Amino acid sequence: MADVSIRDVAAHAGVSVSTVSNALNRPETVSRRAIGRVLTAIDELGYVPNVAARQLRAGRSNSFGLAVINITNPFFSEVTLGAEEAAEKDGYSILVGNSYDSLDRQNRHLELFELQRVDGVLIAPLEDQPESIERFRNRGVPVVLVDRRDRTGNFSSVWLDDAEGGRLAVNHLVQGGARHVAFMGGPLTVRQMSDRLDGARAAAEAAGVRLTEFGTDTLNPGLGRELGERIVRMPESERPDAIFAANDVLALGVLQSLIGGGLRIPDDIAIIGYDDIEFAAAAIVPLSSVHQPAYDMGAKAAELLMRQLAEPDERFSAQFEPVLTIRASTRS
Amino acid sequence: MADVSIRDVAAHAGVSVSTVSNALNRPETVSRRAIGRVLTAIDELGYVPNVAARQLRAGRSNSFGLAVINITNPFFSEVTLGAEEAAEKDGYSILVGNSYDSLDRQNRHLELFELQRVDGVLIAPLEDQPESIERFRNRGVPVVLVDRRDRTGNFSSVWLDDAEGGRLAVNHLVQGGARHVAFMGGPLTVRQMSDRLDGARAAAEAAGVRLTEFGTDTLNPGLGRELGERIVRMPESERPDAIFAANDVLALGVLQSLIGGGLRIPDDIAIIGYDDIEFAAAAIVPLSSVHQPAYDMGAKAAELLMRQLAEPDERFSAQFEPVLTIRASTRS
DNA sequence: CATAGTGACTGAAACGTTTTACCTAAAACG
DNA sequence: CGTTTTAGGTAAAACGTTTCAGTCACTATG
Repeated sequence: MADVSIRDVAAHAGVSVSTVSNALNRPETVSRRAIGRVLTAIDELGYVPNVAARQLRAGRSNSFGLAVINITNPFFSEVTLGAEEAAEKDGYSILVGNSYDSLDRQNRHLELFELQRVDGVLIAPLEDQPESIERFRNRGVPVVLVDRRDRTGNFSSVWLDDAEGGRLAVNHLVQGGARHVAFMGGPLTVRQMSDRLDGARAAAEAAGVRLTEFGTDTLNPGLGRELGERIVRMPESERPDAIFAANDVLALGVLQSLIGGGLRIPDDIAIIGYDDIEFAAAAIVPLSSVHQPAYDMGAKAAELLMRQLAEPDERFSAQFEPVLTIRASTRS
Repeated sequence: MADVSIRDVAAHAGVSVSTVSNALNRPETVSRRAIGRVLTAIDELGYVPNVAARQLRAGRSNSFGLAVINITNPFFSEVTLGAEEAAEKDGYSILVGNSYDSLDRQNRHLELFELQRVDGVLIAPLEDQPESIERFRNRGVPVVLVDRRDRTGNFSSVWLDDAEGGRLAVNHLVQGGARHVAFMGGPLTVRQMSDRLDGARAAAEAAGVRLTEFGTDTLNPGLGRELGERIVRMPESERPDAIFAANDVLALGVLQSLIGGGLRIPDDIAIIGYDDIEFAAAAIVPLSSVHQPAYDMGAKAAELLMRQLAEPDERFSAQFEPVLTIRASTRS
């Protein structure tokens, strides 16, 4: 049951090695009869091509690397699914590297992609201009920024105007009567976060509304819960009457604390998240959120990568629109 | 900026190709001087070894495949992290295939692993005896079942007695005064689910307590929320006074509906989950749960795989203990 | 009937490593 | 001083593919 190679198949089918290869890769150049024999030989021997050899010869791996900030966040796992399915259509497979919010791990995954000679890289980067990305550019490996706008002209990108998203969120809160909005999220080294904050600031200023910032190092429900408790403990006079959480995972934690602390949503305090993950609609008080088309963004990113592969000198970008999704956690 | 090969490094360093290879892989056989020159050459040229070539020559890929049921579930993403870090210590990297609860996708990922010639497979299988696993066994590629006991003697495995976990959960509910327990979870084709149910049944029977089963096709918060609403709508006489949800992700959805429906936890109805994910402690009512040491299980699985690689004829198994973690959602 | 063209097939080179077997010079030994 | 050992280095084969440049037997063309 050792490895069976193309040579074994050739022998068993009574044809040459090249014919086996051709039967598999350019069947139009091979007679029906030969194809048939090759196919049954493959079947009988249980032949599986060796991608390492193919890749070595071809100089291409037919795979992409996707580095993702934190796949536990359903937003990113949707992005991943979209990218995988789009890539698969064109015969590419995707190596997923989950950074778990750690820059270190992100870099390690990028190194791995380099070793594997992936044909392209999709990355939702943890910091603004990781030099590790440059390495790919220098090697001529196309890179697509996912969920992040390229400002250098060096990369293709799939993005969504997060500042606009921040504005939408805060405007909506203001329309619902908010006078004092809390922004929660971070770290601000992640561009999405700072953009959402910028948008929130702009909207708050335009409306003449107070904005208090609660910076965080990362985004998870536990942290949200802590922040929520801080809000609950605040004297009523100081307490914001609305919260914009930079992501749903955080928002859900906050929401739980607020309710646990006896605050009524949205009457005492309104809350809106970002991403519109499935969990948001299912929350105790269904969570308003700024929707991002995660699956489509992932799929589009893979498509742009393949397009850039075809036209190496071009850069492509696709902008998606944030859409307000109003549920019970805010007044409309 | 085209690809630079070991040949270029050799020329640049003024040594032979073999010396470069030796400097990298068995430095003890090469003089310090030569090593130095090779290293600087590598640095100056930006050489990155080609794994495809290395793999082709070596016949091994130095990588494992890990097929996981649904990585959005923090339990599995912890398992993945554990496996990745354990494997990395020994120079292996891990290809992660997320099945998103789909058998089809799981099989596609397994095929990919086969093409890539992974040196071993870690799998949290979606069904009991996928024939796709057999293929690896036939090829002599070691397979470790993750979060699932092997009953055939063919595979190494890392597991936890889920029946015992189910018993623990229901016993705990009963001790808290429950007379009518609801079990929620599925599908029962996934062994973990049926084992948890079996344990629950046994405990309920032993205690003379009624057990109602709510079968599901999958486990997500939205589904939990639906089930919770069904509970809320039940006439009080029919309504269970305790719930055992087969996993925390489901439990959290259920919990939200219960609270939204005005039931008091745990007075009107107690609820316990399974996995003890981080989110559980942070829930609106902190969720009691059956703890599984996810990270350790992942790490152990990778270790067993490497051990089986060293001793191909042996099979190893590691059993972990489910531990009751009591929080506010149940009476103690 | 000679030539060109075509369809089906094949041998061999090449991809970038690692490793085996071999070589040489210097050191150690008696 | 002659022989053996050792340290350091190298050429070449091999891993399993794909593809280029032929080869060969027909068929179509004039």
